[in-house]
Amino acid sequence: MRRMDTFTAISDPTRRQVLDLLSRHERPAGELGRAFPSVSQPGMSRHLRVLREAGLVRVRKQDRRRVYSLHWEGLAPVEAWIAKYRGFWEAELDSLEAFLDSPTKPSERPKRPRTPP
Amino acid sequence: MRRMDTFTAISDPTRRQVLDLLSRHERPAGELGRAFPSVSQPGMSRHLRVLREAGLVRVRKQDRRRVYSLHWEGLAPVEAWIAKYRGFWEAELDSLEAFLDSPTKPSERPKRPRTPP
DNA sequence: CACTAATATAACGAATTATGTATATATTGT
DNA sequence: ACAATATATACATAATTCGTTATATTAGTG
Repeated sequence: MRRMDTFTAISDPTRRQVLDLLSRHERPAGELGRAFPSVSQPGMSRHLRVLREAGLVRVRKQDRRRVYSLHWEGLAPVEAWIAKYRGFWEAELDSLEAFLDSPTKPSERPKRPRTPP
Repeated sequence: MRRMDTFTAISDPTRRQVLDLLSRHERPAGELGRAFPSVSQPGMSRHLRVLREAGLVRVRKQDRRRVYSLHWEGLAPVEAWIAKYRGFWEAELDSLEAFLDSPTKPSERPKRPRTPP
């Protein structure tokens, strides 16, 4: 199988949930599998492989368990891409705040209500 | 074709680039198509449909053009999901700063170098 | 209305991805 | 060495996705 890029890796809801679980604390593969009863054991193993190859998780052997942990650095491409759009949110938040600040005409409302010096 | 969710919609590199183009300013479909010579006209039209159905772009008819514009609100699911991981970045930035602050062993360096009271 | 330009949809094949069953590998305990 | 547990891989197959060619739709223009 060809190596999957980060964006495709996180396009699957199960894999995103796995990452969410791992963001709390590391877990062995079996425990992750049990958290998704609708997914077979080999199915989960494959999801984990995808996440592994995309650099989103790390594995560590502990006796006969494979303990998976989040490797958040692997999300860097997504973070970098979406960061370009964060400005839109901020702009919108600003205008939302401005709106909430201005239930009336600007001339009718004090500059900073209930904020004593 | 089944309606594609946001994460799947942005899993395609061409579609991400289309969004990047639209983040600068709106453009008619044809112009977007010409920006990707490796994609046929119907191919681009389909990408645009996916983006449209995922709520990532909006269309407006202007004479015989279809002018596409970014609808950044459609990125909210991605933004919300990845926001949960932003803490990891911040934590790491903190430790990176701490590391850059500490070129020597902690015991060898003052608590707050060059910060007079 | 015929003609053209711009874009969308249909139909289809190739490539990729998803998922289950069966099997293999590895590690630990007896 | 053998059995048991935990996990991975192989293989087959179904479902999605992507891209192409051909065709339809929609809106202006003469």
